[in-house]
Amino acid sequence: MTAQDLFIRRWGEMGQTWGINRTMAEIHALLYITAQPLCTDDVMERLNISRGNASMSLRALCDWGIVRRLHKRGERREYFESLGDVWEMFSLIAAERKRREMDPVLETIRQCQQMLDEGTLGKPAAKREDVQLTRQRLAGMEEFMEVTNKIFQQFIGNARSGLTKVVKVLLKAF
Amino acid sequence: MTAQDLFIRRWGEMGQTWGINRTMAEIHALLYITAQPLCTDDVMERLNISRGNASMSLRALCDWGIVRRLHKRGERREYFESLGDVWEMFSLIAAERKRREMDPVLETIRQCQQMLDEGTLGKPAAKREDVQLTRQRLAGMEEFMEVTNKIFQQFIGNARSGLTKVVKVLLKAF
DNA sequence: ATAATCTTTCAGTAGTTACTGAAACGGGAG
DNA sequence: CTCCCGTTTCAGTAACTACTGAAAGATTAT
Repeated sequence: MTAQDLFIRRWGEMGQTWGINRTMAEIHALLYITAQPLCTDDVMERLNISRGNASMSLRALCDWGIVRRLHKRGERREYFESLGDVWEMFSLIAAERKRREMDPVLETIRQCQQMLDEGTLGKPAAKREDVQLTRQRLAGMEEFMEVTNKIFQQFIGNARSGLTKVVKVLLKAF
Repeated sequence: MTAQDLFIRRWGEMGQTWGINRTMAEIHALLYITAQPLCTDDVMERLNISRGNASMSLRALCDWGIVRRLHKRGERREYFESLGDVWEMFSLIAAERKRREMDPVLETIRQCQQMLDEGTLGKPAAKREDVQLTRQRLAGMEEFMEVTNKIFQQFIGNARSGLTKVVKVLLKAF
């Protein structure tokens, strides 16, 4: 079916620009759009990829939690299916990326602030001004990251109901 | 100064995982954290990169709108400075990524829906069920993207005041 | 006009990431 | 136990992306 192929291709392209490799995004798109459990061979055949690639990418998708393994009664091989709820998928991804990427940055910012504090105790006044500017910039970034973190937390905690509520609130407020 | 270096490194790492190349992210981090206009040679020297690389990356940052060119009176060479307002930077980036990545996906989804509509007019009932499932999945994704788009639009239009307002509203509402 | 100074471009290459295919692994059935 | 069927791992390689450095292009001064 061509509509599915089109969707899969686009999803793969988008994934790439967000730092997710194309094949992984495509596999996910395939599982999502067919809305049916597929086995490794189905995926290999449909997307023309090797067994190894399919295996590794499916595992990664399972690790993210947006694809689930599924044993069919009496069948030997494993099947995979995508979550059906986009909001839930988004929550899972947001949670993981926050943990992996935003939290470390926040920690680094605080570390930098501490380094500045320690390093400027007995410094000549000439250097002071630069340090002051840097300090301000760090503070600005810190504030931003904290707020963003809070928004993420809302999304993460509430999945669908949370997001739609968020949106309602937002759209009313402006 | 070591605090700056640490910040620059981390920012570069984060950029990478979000699909922005490391050097570009590092240059931006440098301009942001020093909070002072730097020229191409400053950047080259500080980050140990070639002239070509510096030139291209600086141009790209200017294209995104988060770095500005700056002519100093009586100086021949150009200087570059980062926007100081993180919220404004975020708005610019969000706007651009929405345009480049989300809008095309939404369009593709609609195209897929249309293809399904056209393709199923005289089809046997056996195929119907699959198509129905696919249609549902497309609809789910469409809804999600539309809502996300609206949220983005809020951020884009209002930058800092918008975002902080968003946060206040959110924190009160939950 | 020419020179001086800075910027941009781009072909070639280094470095990185993704993918394949074959071998090793695992576990249920006979 | 061994055989069979499916899964995972991983070394080697293909494909891609980022980077360099040198040459061409701008712009201002002389």
